[in-house]
Amino acid sequence: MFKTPRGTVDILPDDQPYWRHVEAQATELCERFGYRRIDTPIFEESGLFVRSVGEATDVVEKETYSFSDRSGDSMTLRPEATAGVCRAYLQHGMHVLPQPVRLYSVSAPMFRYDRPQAGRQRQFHHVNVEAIGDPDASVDSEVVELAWRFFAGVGLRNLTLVLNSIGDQACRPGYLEALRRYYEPLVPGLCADCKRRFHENPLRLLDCKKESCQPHAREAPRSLDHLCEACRAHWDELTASLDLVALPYTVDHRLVRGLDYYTRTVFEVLPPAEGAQSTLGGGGRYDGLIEQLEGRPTPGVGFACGVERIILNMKRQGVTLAQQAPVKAVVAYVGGAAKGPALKLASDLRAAGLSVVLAPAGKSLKAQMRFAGALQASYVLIMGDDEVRDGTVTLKEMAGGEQRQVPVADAATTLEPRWVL
RNA sequence: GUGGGCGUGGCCAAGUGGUUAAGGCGCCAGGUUGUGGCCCUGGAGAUCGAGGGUUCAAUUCCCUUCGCCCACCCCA
Repeated sequence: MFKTPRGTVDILPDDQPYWRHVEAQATELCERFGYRRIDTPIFEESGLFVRSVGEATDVVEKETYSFSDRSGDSMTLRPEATAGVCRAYLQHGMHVLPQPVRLYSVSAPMFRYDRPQAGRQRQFHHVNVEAIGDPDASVDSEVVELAWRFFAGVGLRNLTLVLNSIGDQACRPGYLEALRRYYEPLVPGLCADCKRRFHENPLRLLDCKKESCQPHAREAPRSLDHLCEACRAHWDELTASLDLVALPYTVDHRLVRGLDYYTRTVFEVLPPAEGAQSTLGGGGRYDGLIEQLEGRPTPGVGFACGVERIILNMKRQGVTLAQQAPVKAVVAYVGGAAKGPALKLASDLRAAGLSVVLAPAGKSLKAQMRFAGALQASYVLIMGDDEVRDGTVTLKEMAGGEQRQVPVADAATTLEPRWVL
């Protein structure tokens, strides 16, 4: 039997209310903040991600779904949204629009070839926002605020917002150097992963979860202490702005992010239960990215969060949502002569705006009633020989049990004032 | 890629080295003529993940494999 591929899931009807809620919330909020919806392809030329996300990152190095298409071009299922949105910004000349260009996506499928576990799948979905074309810290502040409001809006509580600045091209090299100098003598005492990190990506030394490495990370040089003047000013304005709008952020000097393109601002939102896969969403500024993609130097800042993780946490926090409303009426019928009229009646009622289902064929009336009961239909309309002969239909209200005959032509209008209930 | 746990009908789930592998939910049908929800009765549905081995005999023991879950790595 065929099954969903590893790391993928079916989003079944019972779960759809969560998705709809998250999507509706995201859409409303983004548009309230002046963002406009964009959808980009779920696959792009492989080079786009190599150039943007970074060749040496895990995401690109070992997690991409890549394939050559029939013409031999290398394509990659997108592992994140920013690269594609920036590509679209360039491709469509959005630099002529008023800057920054604010764009959002909702439930955009992403793909990473990871080993699945709680809150981690190979196909997952992002809510994503990007504000491209404005270096000002007020835009960073806006994106952080939008992210924060979004989580509150979907019903999540007790979240943590962590914030940091990792500098830019001017000051990052100096910071990395300081970091290396600090860690060099410590390398022998580090865990195996950190030994590797020391060489591959020293920034990551900071967020090692190992007990033995924690003290080193805590005492490590802080990027905030190594910011150049411009980055410092940007950071100061950002924090001041967040204070103004009363966002309860926590500065975490060990916050770094996994994609190479971030500059200055980085932030994450974490759920209350610390542990694996705790990141609900994250983002930051990427002032060098567009240039990497062969555009004119253009600043940008964005945020992405995982819909699956949001829903996981909504469930953990007991957020409940109403299921899709059951069908209002079932049309049942007895005898072959009634089938046509029943089908016609169901059609007419639907045309009148009522949600209606025709009972399955070949069942006794009893079975059809059970069917209607199982669907939680409010009404059953029964069509039989008598009704066909008289041009009527028997209307039964399931809740109270009372029923009466009404002319078929009046069925819709008879129900209309009541189906609101 | 590394480590750990688990795999019994659609779902949940008991169970034993040996006749027809419990039960619950769900599904289907019936409980007299064209009527639901409760209740009652009956029914369908499992080669006990797969392959191999041990044994007179394995769902139950061993090996392998696949799958799922959890954790690491990394990230959403």
